[in-house]
Amino acid sequence: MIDRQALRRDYEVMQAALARRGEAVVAEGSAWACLRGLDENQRQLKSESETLQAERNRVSKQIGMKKKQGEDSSAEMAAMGTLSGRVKELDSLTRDAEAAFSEALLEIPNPLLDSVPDGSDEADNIELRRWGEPRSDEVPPHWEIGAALGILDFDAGAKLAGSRFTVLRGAAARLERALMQFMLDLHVDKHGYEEVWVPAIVNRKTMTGTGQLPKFEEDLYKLEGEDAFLIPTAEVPVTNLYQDMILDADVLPIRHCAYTPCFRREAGSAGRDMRGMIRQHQFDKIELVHLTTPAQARSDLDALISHAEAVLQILELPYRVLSLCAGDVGFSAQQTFDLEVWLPSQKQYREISSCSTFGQFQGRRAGIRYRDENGKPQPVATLNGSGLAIGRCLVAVLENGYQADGSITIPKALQPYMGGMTTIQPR
RNA sequence: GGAGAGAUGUCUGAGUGGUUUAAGGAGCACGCUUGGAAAGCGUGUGUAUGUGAAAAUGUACCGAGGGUUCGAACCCCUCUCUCUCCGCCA
Repeated sequence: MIDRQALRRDYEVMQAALARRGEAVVAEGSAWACLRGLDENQRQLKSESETLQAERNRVSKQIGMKKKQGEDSSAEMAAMGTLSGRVKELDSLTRDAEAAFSEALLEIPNPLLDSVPDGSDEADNIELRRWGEPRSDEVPPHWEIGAALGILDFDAGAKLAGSRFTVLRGAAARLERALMQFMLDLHVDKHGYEEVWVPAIVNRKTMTGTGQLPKFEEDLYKLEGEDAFLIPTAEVPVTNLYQDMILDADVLPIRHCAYTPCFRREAGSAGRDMRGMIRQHQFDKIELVHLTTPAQARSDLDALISHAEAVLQILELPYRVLSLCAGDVGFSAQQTFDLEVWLPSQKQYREISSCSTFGQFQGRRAGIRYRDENGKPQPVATLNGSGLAIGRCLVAVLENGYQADGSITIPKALQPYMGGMTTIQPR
């Protein structure tokens, strides 16, 4: 959520930053275009309404005092009857105006940082650096590797639940678990994160706090008969742990890592990545979440990215780092850097982590604040990133560890978590 | 799922229609006192938003949302959450 004061103070600057996401964001009829008028309207009504309320409060108090002393107050009460009617009328108008304003406000994406490169889609993303030597020999896609080894069962997933679900067997199931354990241990023991375990179902307010709602309800699984949703990422429950709280500055930065399953309807991506387990309705992910001060957000972002990169480096999986362009940065983020892992079967890099900084956008929205040097409450800055997506990481391990005989070499760091197993052999 | 009890400020806790501007206590901050400390005493201590250069000051907020009333923390309705007991259950 953007700052209401800033809306009045820096209107043009904000508009320019928003327009970089695409002209539609600021076009006529957009929430942004209506916002200033709604703000003006709301404040005017409120000011009027408050004047009347002050009058009502004053007279009511007088009536109370007269009654106590046994004096007659019927004249005041009669006059108050009409005043009170007007107060109610105006109050209801004010509430509607307030609702209209906040509704529009929640539709406005986060203005981008200047350092976000221009561009309209993923073709315009900027590659910053590469790590590792990508193998260039022919490797079959992971669904063929997994089927041959008898460890990935897409038919079973489809039978049980539908398309975009997979059943893992044997070594793959264990590999999924090993990756989760390995990543959590790394972030907790080496990177200093506090591990949390959180609900995978959250309510509407929580979904709104991080920005998934109200705009993207069609991407979420909603529970029937309840105003609750399956989380699309641990970012939602973990960030919202501090919803409506004022934190002491000395507890910042807060750094959490969490394992959760993630659920996405993939409504807008019909036909993309239909084979294999790159794009699933349910997948596991380790998420990293930072809450910090706006001043420290930049250095926190660098740390966050390095923590995600460490996972890939230790697993010896080649990757590259991208700076997402203006058109590709998500609704709530100010700036996003993607980590893409090398998939030899596709001979391309594919997203495995997305690290974003949100400024005070989520802090304001979710009511997460800290006390600054003057003791004034200020929205915290939030950041988060995958560290990493487990399913995609499993795919990367299968393909990058693939040997000509059909077996898989397990990265050294994972072997202890695999009960000492060094390779996955055909059954 | 059933029955009951609750939800008040940083905490505790009073308040069942009108000087409540939310008592009292604790905590915290500052000051006085002291050789220093404790105790004691005094003052202050929320959030949001509006007006204002500031000092100030208006309004809202007693779980949430409605309603009754000239006036609601208090009465009525709906909902949420917590606790206790019963039932069911990993």
